[in-house]
Amino acid sequence: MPATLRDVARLAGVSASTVSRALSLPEVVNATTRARVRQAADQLGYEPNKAARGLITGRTGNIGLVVPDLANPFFPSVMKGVQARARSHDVAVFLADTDEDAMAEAGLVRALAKQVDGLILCSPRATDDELAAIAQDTNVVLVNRVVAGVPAVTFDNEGGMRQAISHLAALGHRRIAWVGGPATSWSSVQRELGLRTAAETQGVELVPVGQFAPTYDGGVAAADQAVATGATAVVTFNDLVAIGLLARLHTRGIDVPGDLSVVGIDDIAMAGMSRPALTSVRLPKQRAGEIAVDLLLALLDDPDAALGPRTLDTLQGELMVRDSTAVATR
Amino acid sequence: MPATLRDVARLAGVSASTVSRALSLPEVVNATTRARVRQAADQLGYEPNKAARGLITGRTGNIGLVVPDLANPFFPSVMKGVQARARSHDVAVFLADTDEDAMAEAGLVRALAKQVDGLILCSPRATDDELAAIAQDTNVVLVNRVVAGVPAVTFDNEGGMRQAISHLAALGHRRIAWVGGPATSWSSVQRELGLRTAAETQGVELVPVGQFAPTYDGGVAAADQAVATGATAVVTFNDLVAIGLLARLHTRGIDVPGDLSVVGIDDIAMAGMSRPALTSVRLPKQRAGEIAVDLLLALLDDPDAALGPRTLDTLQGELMVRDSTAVATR
DNA sequence: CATGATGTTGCAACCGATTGCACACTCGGT
DNA sequence: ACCGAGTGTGCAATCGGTTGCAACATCATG
Repeated sequence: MPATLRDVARLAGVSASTVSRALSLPEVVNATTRARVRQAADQLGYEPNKAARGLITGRTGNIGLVVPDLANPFFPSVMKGVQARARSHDVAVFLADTDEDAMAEAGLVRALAKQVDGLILCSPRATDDELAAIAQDTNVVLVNRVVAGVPAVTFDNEGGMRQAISHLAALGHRRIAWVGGPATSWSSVQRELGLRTAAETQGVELVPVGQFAPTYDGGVAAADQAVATGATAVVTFNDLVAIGLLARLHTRGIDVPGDLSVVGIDDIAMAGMSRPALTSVRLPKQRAGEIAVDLLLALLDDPDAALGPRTLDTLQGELMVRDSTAVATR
Repeated sequence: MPATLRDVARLAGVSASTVSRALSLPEVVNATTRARVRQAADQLGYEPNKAARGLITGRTGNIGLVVPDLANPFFPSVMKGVQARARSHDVAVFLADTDEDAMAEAGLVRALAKQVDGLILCSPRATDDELAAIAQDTNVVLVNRVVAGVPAVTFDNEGGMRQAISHLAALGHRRIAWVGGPATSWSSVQRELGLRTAAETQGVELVPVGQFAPTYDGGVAAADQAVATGATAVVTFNDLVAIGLLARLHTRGIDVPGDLSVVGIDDIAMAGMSRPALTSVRLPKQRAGEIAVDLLLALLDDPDAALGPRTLDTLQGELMVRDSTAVATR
């Protein structure tokens, strides 16, 4: 039903090849024919068939985006950035949600890989080796994960954690609990590392209370253990966990920030809406999505660019102080 | 790099056509050759190129999903359903976020339409006429919107609103404010209609307080006007608005549910996490996504099915009573 | 006026699949 | 021994584009 290259050619009275060139390499065809072709093209509302073009050029004009869980607001934010940037480059986005399942992730990546020019893997659950293998024969950009040799955009976990610790230390907290994320989460490891060094230099004590699901329920589950540490402040793997923790503390009658200060990470929209409003490290999520697209597109244009220095972009976080942190009372 | 049909053919010592048939019409090729082909195929890890197949069959095996705003948790929920169902049918999903912009929506729909077998339009902002026009030459399934002649899955707004009103009426509320959504929102209109008739039959008064953005900020903006109506309860267009409203009420020192009861719609995850936890009408969002895919796939198999009776699926909502509603004190 | 450089266009092959049609072969019946 | 039906396979066209190469026209130059 939609107009094809040949339809345009017929209407313009030229050959298909001329139409193709008039549209993609304008300088090589005579000005008057070019005009005639252009006019015929938009008279017919012609738009090239991406699949057909992709068949011969090897470029589909599509990219894939893989996220672990759409229910975590962190990912929609990144997606929004990806969407926006992709659209402005006239690139379409395939989406896949792996449901936090490493197996499903592998399958989806394989399935998607053949249909796209490149993949953006957001907080992937796969191992470093698996990711390196994928990056071998597919163009890949990682978000929130670092694997040697693979371009990535990440957040400055160390800097963010330092801000959090400094803030708490300044409020007089000396013993701070850390509610970690899943063991397979790269960023959880990074954040704990960042906290450790920050705590050390600031002279405060860091008490890890284990690993929890990166969800509201994970936070609920972690609350009691966090309290039991005797710490006067808690830093959680992400905001969702912090909000779950807040809820459990509330039902237990523990006042935040009176009895306990809580700091989240991510600064999802919900952080500003919780009660008390959550102090959190804002991560430029949308920006990360945009940069990931830029990186990927650059990689496509020049496959060797993967080795360049600009292939690891680290975005700074910013502590948003709200109402869940206050001076230590103990 | 990946193996092609001809690679398999060469390895199996047959022609390309035989390979194609062996894989898609197994019964038509001799059992022994079929086995040989199969073995060659998975020795090479062969998987057909969807684009090439689509070129000739006219079916891409991809569907498109268009949503107004990824930042509203309602949509990721629907997407999750779409994802899951699409994956189980071996269909890939293109995603587009229109940013609540009707113009962008039109453009994205047009761009996507040519790359997919069909489109799922979630709470589209376009007019009925525009949607009907799109459905004319594209396979379309609507979610949360009804347009004559276009298959759709919707929520039973009337039933949901009746439950909300009954609940509030039973608590003694006689004057209930309604915070509407955007004027272009079909579901806002439906919900107001549902509230109207429910209010009438229950003998309570409904006071509309205007139209607001379907966001947290919209709720913040609506709060004061809602209070000014003198109503003892408020129903909002969706949960995000309700939560914004809750926040503003809190800063004004108005107690919920003591001074004012609040009911949201959607029952996003956040509803259970707010303080007070929000009474809300649960809509089976994920289920809606799944059904939309089923509807679309059925439509593809039989284009005439669009006219059948099973093309309008209405999902029931369920009132989740939490802590934001209580007996009227005035 | 022959020559070559330059600019513009068309032909035809190709990307990786699917499919209508024709051909080859087997086998049972006469 | 021959014919017809029935199976199984291959040839070649096709989908909608792109691109190397050749053909042609034009024009300035020697």
